[in-house]
Amino acid sequence: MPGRTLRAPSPRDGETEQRILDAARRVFLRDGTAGTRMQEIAREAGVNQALLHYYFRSKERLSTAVFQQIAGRIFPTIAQVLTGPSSLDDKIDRLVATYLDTLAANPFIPAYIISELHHHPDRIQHALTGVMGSDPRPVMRSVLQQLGKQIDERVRAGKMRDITPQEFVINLLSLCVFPFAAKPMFEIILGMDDAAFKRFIRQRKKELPEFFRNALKP
Amino acid sequence: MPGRTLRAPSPRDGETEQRILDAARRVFLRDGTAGTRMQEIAREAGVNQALLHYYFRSKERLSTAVFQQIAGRIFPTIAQVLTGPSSLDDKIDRLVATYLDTLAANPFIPAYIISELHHHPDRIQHALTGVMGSDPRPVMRSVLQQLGKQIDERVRAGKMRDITPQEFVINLLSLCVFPFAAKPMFEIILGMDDAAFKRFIRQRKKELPEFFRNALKP
DNA sequence: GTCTATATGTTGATAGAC
DNA sequence: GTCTATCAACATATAGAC
Repeated sequence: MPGRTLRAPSPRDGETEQRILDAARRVFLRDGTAGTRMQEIAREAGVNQALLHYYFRSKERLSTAVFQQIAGRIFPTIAQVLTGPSSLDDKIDRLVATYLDTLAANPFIPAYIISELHHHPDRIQHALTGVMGSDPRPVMRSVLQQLGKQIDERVRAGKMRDITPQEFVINLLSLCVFPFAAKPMFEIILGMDDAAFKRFIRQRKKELPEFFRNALKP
Repeated sequence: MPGRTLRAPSPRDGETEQRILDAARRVFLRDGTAGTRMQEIAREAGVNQALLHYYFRSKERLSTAVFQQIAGRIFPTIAQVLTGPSSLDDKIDRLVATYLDTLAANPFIPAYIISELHHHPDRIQHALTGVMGSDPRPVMRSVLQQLGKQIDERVRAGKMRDITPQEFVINLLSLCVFPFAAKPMFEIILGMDDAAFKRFIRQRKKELPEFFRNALKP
């Protein structure tokens, strides 16, 4: 085991720290940053509350680490899919598939991130910088520029109506993410139960790309 | 002044209570339910903290009153617009116009409601019942049924592709509401500042109805 | 590294004077 | 109705034993 030094009572290296981080992610996602209690994370992790501070020093740092982890998994996906060499149609398909799958598996993420965004607007900046290793804004600018070029080609070929790359992204993300963010509302005003919502999402994976493409037809 | 009894030191009837409620709405919208401090509401209202309890008994009741007030202004709009006698096209226009105007004036509402929905899923039910005077679910069922009929007509006339009334509502609301919910994110990943976002919304009021209608063309 | 015990600061809520 | 003063409960964080 390279890089491993002899130490006393730990079962496996970094295991406890990871257990705490996992528990923290579950609790922060469920209860929100302000609503989360350190004691609840300790309980969920099966350890003592003092251990949380031993590893993460403060609630502030722990919640930052959790947000960084979650944002680091979600946001790069957008950039990766939109940057790749595939066709515009293919990018739509893949963005829809990826997002609906991810969010179906983690339905609390949208509400959590939206809430975080409003109360700690600076955290995205930090999180993205941490994930990408540098200022994310020029990267995103280049992503949008590439996307814009691809859109322009199709527009000039008469196959698509004109739309800014910004609107393209906003509309596509809105249609993917909002149903999860507003799930409890739709369950009431549209009379869906949990099973109906699952069916709705499964159906949506097939239909949404076509709906979106159709919206962009000339 | 009918119904008014003689009382001592109050400037005007209900004025203080209203001031507190207004302050509470601003603070709850800004800081979220869990993040709000009663002291902060008192400060914002220019009164003492004890007065909040005198009028509303507890933070729980005050936050419920605020949510009820906000939900009571937002949700009935959907039902009203979708139920009216106007054409489907007209309903799309009006829903987009109403929502974008309302949310542009109150950009914190989406994130607040989404957060509330997840941490107090029962409150919508209560709020809507309070607003409409009875169980909102049969009302919404009837709204959807009417909308479905209107959609069916256009589908049979070959002017529109088939879509369930539920998807119709979800897609339209997603495109209207999500940009506000995720505004801080878009400002970073799309390089928008506040002014650019305002322009984007003004533009969207013109373009979104057409985008949505186009998506539904056969 | 992990625990128990405790210090320190907030926060919602009440008592009681005016 | 409105205020000041204060309580009791809770939450974050630290000290120190093992």
